[in-house]
Amino acid sequence: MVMKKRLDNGFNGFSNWTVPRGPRSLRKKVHRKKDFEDGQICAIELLASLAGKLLQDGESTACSNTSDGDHSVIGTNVVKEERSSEEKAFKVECCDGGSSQSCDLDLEKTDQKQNLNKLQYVDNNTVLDCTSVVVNSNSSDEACGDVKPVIHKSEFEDYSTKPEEDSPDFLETTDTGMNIVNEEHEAKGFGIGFQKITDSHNSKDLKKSYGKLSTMVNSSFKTKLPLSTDAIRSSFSRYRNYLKLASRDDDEKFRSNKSSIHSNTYRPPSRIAGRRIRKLLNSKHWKVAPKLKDCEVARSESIGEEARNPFRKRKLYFNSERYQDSLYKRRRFFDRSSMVNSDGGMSSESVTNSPEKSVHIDKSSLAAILHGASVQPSSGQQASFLSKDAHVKFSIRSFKVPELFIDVPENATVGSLKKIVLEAVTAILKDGLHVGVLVHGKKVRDDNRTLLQTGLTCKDNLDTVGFTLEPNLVHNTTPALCSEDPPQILACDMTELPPSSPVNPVSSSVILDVALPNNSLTNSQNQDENKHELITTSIDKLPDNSLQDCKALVPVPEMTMEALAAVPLNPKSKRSEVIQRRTRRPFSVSEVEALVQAVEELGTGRWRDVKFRAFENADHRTYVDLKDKWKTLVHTARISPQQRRGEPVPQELLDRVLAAHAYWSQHQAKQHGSKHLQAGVVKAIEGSSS
DNA sequence: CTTAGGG
DNA sequence: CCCTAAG
Repeated sequence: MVMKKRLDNGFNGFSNWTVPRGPRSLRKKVHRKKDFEDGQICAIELLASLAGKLLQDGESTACSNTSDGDHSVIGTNVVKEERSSEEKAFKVECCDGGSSQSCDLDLEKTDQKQNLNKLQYVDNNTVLDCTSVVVNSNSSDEACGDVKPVIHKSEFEDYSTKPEEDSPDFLETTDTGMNIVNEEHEAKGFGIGFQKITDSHNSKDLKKSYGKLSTMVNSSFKTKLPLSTDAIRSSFSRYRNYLKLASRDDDEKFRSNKSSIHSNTYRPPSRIAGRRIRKLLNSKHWKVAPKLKDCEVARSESIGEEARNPFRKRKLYFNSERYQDSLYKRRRFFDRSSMVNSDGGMSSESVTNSPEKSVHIDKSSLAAILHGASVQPSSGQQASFLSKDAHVKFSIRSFKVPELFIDVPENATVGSLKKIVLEAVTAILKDGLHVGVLVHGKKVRDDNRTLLQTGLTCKDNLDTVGFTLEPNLVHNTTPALCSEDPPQILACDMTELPPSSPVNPVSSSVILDVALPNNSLTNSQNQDENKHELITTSIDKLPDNSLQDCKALVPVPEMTMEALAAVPLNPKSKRSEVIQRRTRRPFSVSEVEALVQAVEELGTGRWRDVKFRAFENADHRTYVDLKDKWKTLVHTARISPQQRRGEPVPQELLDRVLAAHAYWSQHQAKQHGSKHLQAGVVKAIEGSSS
């Protein structure tokens, strides 16, 4: 219980401070005492012991500077309240946190080389995790310290340099309680540098006084936070190669892979240990990365449809899904973007799955015409802003390649298509790009306006700012331009374009003018007050580096903690690009058939069983999906055929649905599986349908 | 993790 | 489909 106490202390401190809280669903878990305690404690013990060993080993090496900062001291204090052997371990970690980066690296090396042997009871993964933990801790702590400005960058670099770090995904707790996620994996996967900083919950107070308190908080976290992410990272990196190879197929396939891989590769020596760690991971997330939702911490590409189950997600990543997922999400992102520009006929949903669709081949359009460029803050957080005093920093994560409308004959070769596309892209670049700035979806024209005047200060609408890349075909920057300019879509950072946005411009060029102002493509929600006072101007210069590649740029690595802190988080806005919902996959008649069949046999209260029975191999259908489908089926069956939409379901099936539904409603779906019951259902069904 | 429901 | 509350 000592541990518990300690935890409590830590948490209390935390809560007083910033109470990052995860989605309720997640939070809920945290409160499950049993799980919580067990997981935490066990994991902590494990960590503690590991940490202890690491300390011993590393003491002589890099970690000697255990207490160089306030934070470390504080951390120690916090720990002091406890009096168990674990205490030391914790201290260690805290101390580690205080150590310098170089320390991190050294430590890691050391660990891998030396400690590995000593910690035999843990498998390599675990060891790595620990190591990573240390590293992360450092980062976190540094954040606490005064090195902020550099920290982020440093981390970035560190990770990049690590040979194995392919897709580190780490969370950070900053002084202000912000969480940052860097998604290099994504970047690498695409060959694009990509850095993501997710939000921040900044609270001035905190900001000012992140000192001990924050430190303390961090300290308490240390043990938890890093592990999860690092664990992932390490394990992922380990199998990265393999994963990559195995992650090309479609969802189902790779899911399968992941499963198998997971079971084979990432498995701590002892199951129990694994479980503990897992639990730890989970709970950890709740606390450390609270606000996953809001902060989109791991969310970006990491948390997808399984966001609700962090661990699961992790698992996926361990097994390569991460990579895959990134691609997938990115694809979706693009698709959605293009949707906005498209002349219609494209719905995000329909496009979602095919990356190729990013390039529109519109037969009706003129050949290879570049309609416009659009920039989208990828993953919502594309533009991260930092405002420190008079400075506002914009971090443009990437620019979306302007949508291209290409007209090619059906018999054109892929090669020719590529060429055309290349030419189109090249043309854009060659002609020069013009950067547009949008605030609240409205183009800002007045170049002389200051950011302050424009409202682009930290607490103002940074999250409503968007940049667009416009082909400089039409040179100018005149006001009129707005309407003439090739379309620019901008995607304001945080929000995503409403899928079903009313905007339905025939030509993209019109989109902006018409659509944005009124129904924002992006931040409609935020438009509220400032709508009327939008200012326009254009900035001709953006971080060039970012513009160069149309593909996606990755500029501004310099996010600092402060930046984060400064970044106002608009609770309302959702950086959806990353959060995208799963692609819609209408049930086919055969699927419905299978579902009906299964429900007839199992009843309506055993979706998991139904899943296994009828959709065992359809990983994209979760039991929740099935349940939902059933729900809709019942509804569908009750409404008139005229009101039904989508692929028509045979009336026969609908009848069965109603019958089964009625039957199981009556029987409360109690003990089932018995044949007679099943027979009863069938019988009842038959009766009803005839 | 599953269920059950609301959105 | 998503999100949550509840087992």
